[in-house]
Parts: sequence; C-alpha cells; structure tokens
Amino acid sequence: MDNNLSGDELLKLLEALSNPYRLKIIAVLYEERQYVSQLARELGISRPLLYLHLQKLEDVNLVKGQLEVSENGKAMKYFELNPFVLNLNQQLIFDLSKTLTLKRNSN
Amino acid sequence: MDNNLSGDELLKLLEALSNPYRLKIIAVLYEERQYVSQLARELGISRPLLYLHLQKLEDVNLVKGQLEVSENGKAMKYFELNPFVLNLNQQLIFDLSKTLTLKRNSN
DNA sequence: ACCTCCTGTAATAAATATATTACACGTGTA
DNA sequence: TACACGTGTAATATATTTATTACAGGAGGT
Repeated sequence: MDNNLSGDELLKLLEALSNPYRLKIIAVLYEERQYVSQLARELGISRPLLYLHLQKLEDVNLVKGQLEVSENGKAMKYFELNPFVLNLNQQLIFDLSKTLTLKRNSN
Repeated sequence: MDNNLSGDELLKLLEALSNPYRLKIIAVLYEERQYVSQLARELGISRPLLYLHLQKLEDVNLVKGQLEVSENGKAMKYFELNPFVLNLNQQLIFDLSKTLTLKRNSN
C-alpha cells in the first residue's frame, strides 16, 4: 500500500478528478496561482460554476484558497495547487477496497 | 509524460474509476476472474446494474469479458482484469490537459 | 413439463452532478 | 453618483449517472 488514504478518500479523490474543468483548473494552477474571477475568464465558465468546482477540489485537498487584499484594496481570492501524487494500480484499489463504503453492503 | 494516453482518455479512465462499485469490481477481479451472475451476488447488486458498471470498465479497457460454455453446458460470461498502472500527478494532468476537450472552449 | 441458473437488454425511475440566473455587498476611481 | 471589478451564495433548471423492474431466451436436471 503506497498511500495512507482510505478507500472512501480514494473514491472522493477520483470523483474530484473526473471532470474536464477540474482537470483544467489543476493544469492552470500548476503554472501559477490565480484568483477566482480571472480563473473563470480563462476557463470560460461562470464564477458560480467555478466555485462549485473549486469547492470539490478543495474538499479533497487538491487545491487551497486564500482571501487576500490586493495593493489597490480589492479582495482577491487566490487559489493554488497542493502537491500530490498517486500511484494508481490494481493492487492499491484492492487494498483500499477494504475501507470502501458501499451503500448496500454485502462484499 | 509517463503515459501514452490523451487528456480525454485520462478523463474517461478517471470517470470509470470514480464509483464505489466499480472499484469493488476491480478489487474482486484482482483476486480471480468471475462470471457476471456470481459477481452480482458478491456485490449485492442486480445484474442489469452490474452490466452497466462492467460496460464502463470495459470501455476504458480496465476489464475484459468473454463468453464461455461451462462443463455443464451453461453459457457463462467471465470477466477478468486487464493490467494497468497510472502515476497520477500534477505534471501529468498539466501535460494531458492540452489534449482535453472542454464543451465550451476558450483557453 | 417445470424448475433452476445462466445471458442479455429495453424502458423507466430516482438520485446526483453540472450549469445558469439573479441577487447582495465592498472598494477604488472618473 | 455611477461604473468597473472583485467576492459570495441562493434558487433553479438541465443533464447525466445510477438503479430498478420487467422482459425474452437457452441449457440441464427432476
């Protein structure tokens, strides 16, 4: 087992990553941190939608946001990437499946 | 870039993996190949639903199914795991984001 | 003939995820 | 004051995914 997360956490992480905008957000933030409005423009989506995506990324700790006040006095919420790496393979899934919750049990 | 897949393929793979039953299916098949009805019983879900999940896994080549005829003459559809490994990290996502399709473009 | 156990799928319902619209509010500047 | 640009969220609509129900059909065994 190469990671210290649970099956449920793995699942949440995979869910967070399984959306094109969220992947794109990661790609953009990989180059440099950015504030919400600007990020929305770059991605071509509305701020409310972006918030939703950022939320999901933040929930699994892929991303971190902080509100700052710029020189000109404006409140800016900057987001940046948290480092992460996951070696995904069958063995890992097998191991973590033991701590994975299914709605209806059995297993 | 440690893999030869496109951004869209990566996304499909992540989507295929972001469901508890599908992870569980992988975990079960990691131990041994299994036929559909038995697999459905082990997971505690209906066959139609299992078919749906197997379909998604097969679509991204995580799994492979073949229809066989057992000794007692019954048709059995066995599924087994295809080997796979994916080193998931920010760099990879950044690289593959270039071949990732967003509904509305920009960027 | 009837029961059991298997494959396969169509039609539909229910649950979630994604996306839009419309707000409210703050600060700096013309 | 009005405008531009930022944050934040509630309410709602739309789309997609997940789940169920109800079939049809084949082969072996009693």
